Amino acid sequence: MPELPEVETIIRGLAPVIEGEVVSAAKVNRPDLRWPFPKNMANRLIGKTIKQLRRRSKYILADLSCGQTLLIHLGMSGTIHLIEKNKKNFKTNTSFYSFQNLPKKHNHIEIHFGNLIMIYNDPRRFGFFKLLKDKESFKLYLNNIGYEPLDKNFNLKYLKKSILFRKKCIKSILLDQKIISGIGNIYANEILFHSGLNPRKKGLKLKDFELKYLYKYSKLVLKKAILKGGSSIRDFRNTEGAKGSFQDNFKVYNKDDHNCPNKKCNYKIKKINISNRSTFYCENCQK
DNA sequence: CCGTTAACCTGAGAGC
DNA sequence: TGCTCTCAGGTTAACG
Repeated sequence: MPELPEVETIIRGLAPVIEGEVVSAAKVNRPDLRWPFPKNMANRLIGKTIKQLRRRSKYILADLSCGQTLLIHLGMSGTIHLIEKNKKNFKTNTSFYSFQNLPKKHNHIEIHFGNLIMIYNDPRRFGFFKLLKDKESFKLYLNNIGYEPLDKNFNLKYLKKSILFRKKCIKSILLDQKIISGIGNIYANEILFHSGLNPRKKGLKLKDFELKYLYKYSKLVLKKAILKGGSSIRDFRNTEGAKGSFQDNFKVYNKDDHNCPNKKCNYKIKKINISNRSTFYCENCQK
């Protein structure tokens, strides 16, 4: 589900609520998601304070008072919900499903902070939890992913260095977290439209000016999406229970057979398949 | 190291 | 209503 702007939205909502709180109880309802949970995870969390909530790429990082870091990836359908004990209503909600219809059978983890309960729900179970003990395990997950477009080290030089020798197409490059991180299928499509780049174009064929567009619009699109609270196509909600609105700014994603948003162009948006992901673009405006 | 493909899961929606 | 099929915001193991 979530790409960088959605994860950022979730963290901005969660941080003020759970930072500084102590885990009073924790419950794990199944042995695994994508991978087995860390051994004795629930017990290892109890008594620890959430010192800080951070984001790296699409990962949520919770720094604990014991020095360890809880790493959460939401996969395709992971959501985090906050409810108050003994109350039916959600205090806050980040939901893939609609507010009322959250299927409880996919509530895999509960972390209690006194009266507040944080629930992790994930129907497809592509998400995962890790407890990072030290710098070594930290590196394992976070050191071999590329810079994200909002990182200060993400610049034209970095783009040239990591794209200009690659034979694979630019859409696959944008989705490759080892090269550039944080971008998923929605934002890859949108960034390529704004940059005027054909998703099938090979990395090594990119001209200087095209890399400049890519640099500019990968930052711009993500920033604007964060500003709009992410994209809500199947009811993604922020922690206030409100939808994001960047879906209203989609130019091409899910717009096949629509007119190209460029008014001077009379082509229709095409849908093609690139490495098993739906890809939307205008063959006239994106060369 | 590079690039491609299949696989991991459940649920919604389309078409018959 | 119900069956089958396709698709979904992500990642990675395996292979050539």
